[in-house]
Amino acid sequence: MRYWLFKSEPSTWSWDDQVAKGDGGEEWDGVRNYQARNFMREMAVGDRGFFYHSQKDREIVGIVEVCAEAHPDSTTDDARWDCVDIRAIEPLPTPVTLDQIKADEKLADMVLVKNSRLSVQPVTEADWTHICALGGL
DNA sequence: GCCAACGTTGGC
DNA sequence: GCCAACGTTGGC
Repeated sequence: MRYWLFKSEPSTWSWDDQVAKGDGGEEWDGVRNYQARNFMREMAVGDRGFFYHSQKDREIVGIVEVCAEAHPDSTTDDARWDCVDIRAIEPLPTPVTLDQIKADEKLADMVLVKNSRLSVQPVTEADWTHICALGGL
C-alpha cells in the first residue's frame, strides 16, 4: 500500500464535504496539473491519503482511502485529465498543522514543504506513521 | 490582499 | 525548441 496527500481549499471542498459523501466516496476532480494527475494514475484501490486543508487552515485534518482507481475526470471533456475517487475514513483527533510539519526536522523533506503548490503528492511510510502519531492515531 | 513560485501557453 | 508572458496556487 502507498500513501498520499490530497490538498483542498476548504471553501471549495472541505473535509466535512468529504465525510458527507460517505463510503461511496467522491471524485477528486478538477486537477489540471500533470504531476498531480500522474500520481493519481499510480494509485491503487486501498491506498491511504491525508486530507489537507490549504489556505486559511493549513493543516492535515483526516485520513482518506482511494476507492476507485484513475478514470476520466467527469468535469471536463479533455481526455488528458484523470482522477481517482476517495472516501473519508476518519478524522485526525488532533489536526497536524503546516507549522508543526515545518518545525519537525523528520518531516523537512515532505513534498508539502518543498513544493507547496502540488495538490496531490506522495507521502513516505515513515512520514505517514509519524504524522499519524502527531495527530493522535 | 500581496507576492513568490511554479506551470502552461503560444509566438518566434 | 526556446523563452517571455500569463495565470494560478497557496503561504504569509
